Amino acid sequence: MGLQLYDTASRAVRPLEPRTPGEVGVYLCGATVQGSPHIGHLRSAIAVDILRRWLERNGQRVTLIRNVTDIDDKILTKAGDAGQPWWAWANRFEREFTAAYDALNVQPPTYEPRATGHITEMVELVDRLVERGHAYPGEAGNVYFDVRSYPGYGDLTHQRLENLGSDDATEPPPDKRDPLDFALWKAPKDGEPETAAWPTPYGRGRPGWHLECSAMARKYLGEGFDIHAGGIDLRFPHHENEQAQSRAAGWDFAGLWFHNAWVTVGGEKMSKSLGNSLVVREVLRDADPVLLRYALGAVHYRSTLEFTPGVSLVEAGAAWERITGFVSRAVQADTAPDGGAGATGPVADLALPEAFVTAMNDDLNVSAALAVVHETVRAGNSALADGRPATQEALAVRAMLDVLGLDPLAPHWAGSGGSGAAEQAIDVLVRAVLQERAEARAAKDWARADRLRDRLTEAGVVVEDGPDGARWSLR
RNA sequence: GGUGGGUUGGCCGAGUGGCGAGGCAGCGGCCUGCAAAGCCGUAUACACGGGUUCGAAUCCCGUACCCACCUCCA
Repeated sequence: MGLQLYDTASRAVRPLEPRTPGEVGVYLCGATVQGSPHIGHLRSAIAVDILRRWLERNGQRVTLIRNVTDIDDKILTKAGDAGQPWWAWANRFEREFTAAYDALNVQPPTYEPRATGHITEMVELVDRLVERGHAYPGEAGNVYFDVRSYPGYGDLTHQRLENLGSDDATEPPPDKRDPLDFALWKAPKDGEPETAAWPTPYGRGRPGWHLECSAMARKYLGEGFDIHAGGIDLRFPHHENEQAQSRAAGWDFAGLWFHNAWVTVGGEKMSKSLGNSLVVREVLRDADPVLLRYALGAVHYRSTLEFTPGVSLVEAGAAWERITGFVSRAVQADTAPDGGAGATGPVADLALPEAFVTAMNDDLNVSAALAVVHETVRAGNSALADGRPATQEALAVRAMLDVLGLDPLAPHWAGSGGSGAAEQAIDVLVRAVLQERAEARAAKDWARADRLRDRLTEAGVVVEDGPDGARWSLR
C-alpha cells in the first residue's frame, strides 16, 4: 500500500514497508493506570485507531499490542495515600480507560498485556543485559542499565550523552555508576507492600518503568516490529530507553516511530500539575461521545490540538450535524426503489474517493481527508436539492467516515439514533403534532402552526419542512 | 545550556514555489407563509526583516514570540 508515515527516529516521512508483507505489527504505549483518563490519552488512542483502521482498510493484517502499566511509583504512592491496595487502584483505572476507549469507538487491541503479567519475561531481559555487560546490580534489588556501554544511546531523540541531565539538581542514587543510568529493576522502598515485589536473582523488587515495553513488545511482536506508537512526550526518556534495552539485548526494535502531539488547553499542555486536565468522564457528562471523537480525531496527529471547552465540541457538533443531516436525508430519499440497502448498505468494501486515499496515505492527513468528506456532502446536498437521489454520495461519505471510526450508521453510533422503544414512542407523538401543524398550515392558520412548532422546539425537537412534508430530529 | 515543534483570515485548521483546502461564524441571494435545513455567491491570511526566483505562505539567512522534552507524563 502507499502509506507514508513520519518517523521520529529518521525525522522524515517514509513509506511503510512491513517486515512481513501484508502484516503490520504495532506496539502502542498504553496507560499507566494511576488515574482517570483525560482527553489527551484518548487523542493518542484515536490517532492509532485511525492508523489501524486505515491499514486494515488497505488489506493489512494488524497486530496491535497496547500495554497496561499496572505497577509503578505513582500507582504505589497514590494507592497508599488513598489507603487502598495498589492492585485495586490500578484495576479501577484500567477499567476507566477501557470504558473511555469503548465510548469513543476505539477498537480493542489484538492483545492488551499487563506489566505485572510479564515479570518472568522482564527478569529474563535483565539477565540478558547483565550477561552482555549492559546492566549491573547496584544495592540489593536494584539493577541499572549502563548507558555508556551502549553506543547507540540517544539515537532516537538525537541527544548526546554530555548534554543530558545537565541541570538536574537532585542527587543521583549512590549505587548508580553514572547519573544517566536508569533502573531496570527497583528494590522496594520503605513502606512499600510485599505484594509489589517479586523475587529475582538480584533480590526482591519490581520493574523499572521502561522494561515492560521491551519485554512485551518482543514477546508478542518478535525481535523486530514495524511501528512503535505513543505520545510525543514519551520519546525521552521512555522510548529512548526501551530502544536501548532491546538493542543492547541483541534484538532489533521498532522500524518506525509514530508519535502523536498532545492536547493543549489555553495554549499549554494538559497536565495534572497545571490543573487543566480534562477528564474524559467529566467531558462526556454533557457531551456526545461522537463529538469528542470528532474533535480529537479531526486534527492531524502530529499537530498540537488546542481544545477549548465550550468551543471545540460545539464546532465538532456543527460539522457532525451537517454530515449526519445529509446522510439521513439521503437515506430517506432512497428508501423507495428496488429493495436494495441503498445508502444504509455496508461500506467496508466500497471504493474511496481518490483525493481521500491520497490524503490518508500522506501521513494520515485527516484534515485534508475531511475536506473531501465535506465536499462530498455538498455534492450530495446539491443532488437532493435538485430532487435527485444522493445514494452514492451518502455511501462515499459513510465509507470515508468509517475509516475515521465515525460512520454515523455504524452500530456503535446508530444506537443513539432512533430504534429504541423510547424513540418509537416519541416518533408517534411528534408525528401527531406535525399532523396537526400540517392541517393548520393547509388552512393557512400560521399562528397555530407556529405555536405547534414552537412547542416542539422547546422540547428539543427540530422541525424541517420539505417538499414531502416535515422531518424532525432531536437537537 | 542541549534537542525538537510551532507562528495561516473573526475562530478552528490543511497546504511546502505558480489556479486562495475544508469547517464554524459574517455578508448578499435562492428556496420557505415565516423559519430551519440546504444550495449559489462573497470578503477577510500567511509573525517580522532581508535574500533567491519571471513568480514565495511555501526555499535561504536573520529577528521576535510561543510551546514541549532533557524529572513523572498520551
